[in-house]
Amino acid sequence: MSKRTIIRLSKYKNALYRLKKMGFVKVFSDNLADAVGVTPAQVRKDFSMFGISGNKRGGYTVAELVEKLNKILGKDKVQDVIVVGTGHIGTAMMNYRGFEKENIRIVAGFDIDPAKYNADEKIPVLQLDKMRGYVKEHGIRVGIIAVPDIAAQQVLEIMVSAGIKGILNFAPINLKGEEDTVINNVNLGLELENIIYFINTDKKGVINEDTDA
Amino acid sequence: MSKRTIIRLSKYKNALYRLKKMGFVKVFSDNLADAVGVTPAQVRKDFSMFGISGNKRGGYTVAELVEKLNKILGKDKVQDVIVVGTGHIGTAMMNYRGFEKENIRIVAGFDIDPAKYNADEKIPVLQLDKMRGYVKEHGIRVGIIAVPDIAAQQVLEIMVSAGIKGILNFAPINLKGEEDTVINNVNLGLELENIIYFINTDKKGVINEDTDA
DNA sequence: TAGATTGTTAATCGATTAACAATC
DNA sequence: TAGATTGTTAATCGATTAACAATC
Repeated sequence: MSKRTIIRLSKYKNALYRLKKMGFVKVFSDNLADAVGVTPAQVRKDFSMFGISGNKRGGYTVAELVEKLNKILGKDKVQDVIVVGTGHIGTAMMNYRGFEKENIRIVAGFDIDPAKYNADEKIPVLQLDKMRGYVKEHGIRVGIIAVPDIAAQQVLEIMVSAGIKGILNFAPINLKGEEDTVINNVNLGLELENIIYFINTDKKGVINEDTDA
Repeated sequence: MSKRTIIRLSKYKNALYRLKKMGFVKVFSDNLADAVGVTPAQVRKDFSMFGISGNKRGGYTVAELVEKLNKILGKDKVQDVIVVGTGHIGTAMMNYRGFEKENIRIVAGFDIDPAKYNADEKIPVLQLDKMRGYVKEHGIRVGIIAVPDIAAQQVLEIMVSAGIKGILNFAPINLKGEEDTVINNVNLGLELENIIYFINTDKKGVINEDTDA
């Protein structure tokens, strides 16, 4: 399954929350397509790939659809996540509102700088040395890397050796991992450079991923 | 030109900086392909689309190539950028190292919270009310939105009406703009959700954009 | 020259969209 | 029933890759 498909699934899910709040009980592929900015055919295709079916005449039931999407996206159980590097980006992730309602829980931060340590906060910041043990002990499977590029590959290796399977990397370097590790590199500098290219060129409009970014 | 192509161009440029530092004077499409993780054919195709040519037998001259890429990417002149919303993500962008050497300059932050104002810093944080005037006066063309989702569309409209052409949006909502506005939506929550899907599924490996988000 | 690499064309691959039979 | 919407197949579109003639 491609990343793009999964991103769309997440977007459908987010759109459905909004539609639900607006009182919708049923939706048609048209509604979702409008909300997310794709074609109705795309919506139906995406659903059919995951065996989600609606009613030939009555569309899809919002509540059912949300539940199915959440199941597929693994959002039916809480996912614990650690953050390594508690600079601005790391802290931003630790304080990100909205993770909670998505069943994502940031459980700890790690840093090499002793000045950052604070074991008493709701989300404790611990010594980097402790990361390995913490991950093993708590069975953490997802980590966020928000350290300088120079340290990123090394942090990755510690994470992976401790058992982490999925990594969101903000260090401006393309991390490479083993076959069974999922790495999602997000390079904020590139995203900005990209915009600069497009405003200096005739090509305009929304340049959303891909993003596959 | 697709976003993916431009992102690759930026990656070639970054790789070339590293290769230059390592003493390379010439590179072959093979070297760049390895560095960026694409095929050599992709590299040559990308270059040929922008009229960049090498030597049939001697590859490409690093210094020349860097210069040509920077020209295409609009990095030959300084680009001034403002940030709206000085929470964690906004602050992270204001403090992002490496923008300077990319000729990107964050010139001001804006916030609605008076507690954030600080006109004396190197990068001043000003009242949101002042944003419109500031953008017009300084001819700013690029802005970063790092406000809560509820405020994002409104901030976008002020930005656009003041003359901003390109926007990097971190608010978790798909912003829509006019034909001649470039909007790049980066949704950090979706990126993390994505990883969670893939670690709970057989599909593994690097799931770089698309980037796509 | 012989060998290696570019630049480009054609083939392939994958993702999106159009279209329409099935059916509620 | 008539009309509307799904689910899926086939067509299209775009991007990547293979292959190779040109040539340094």
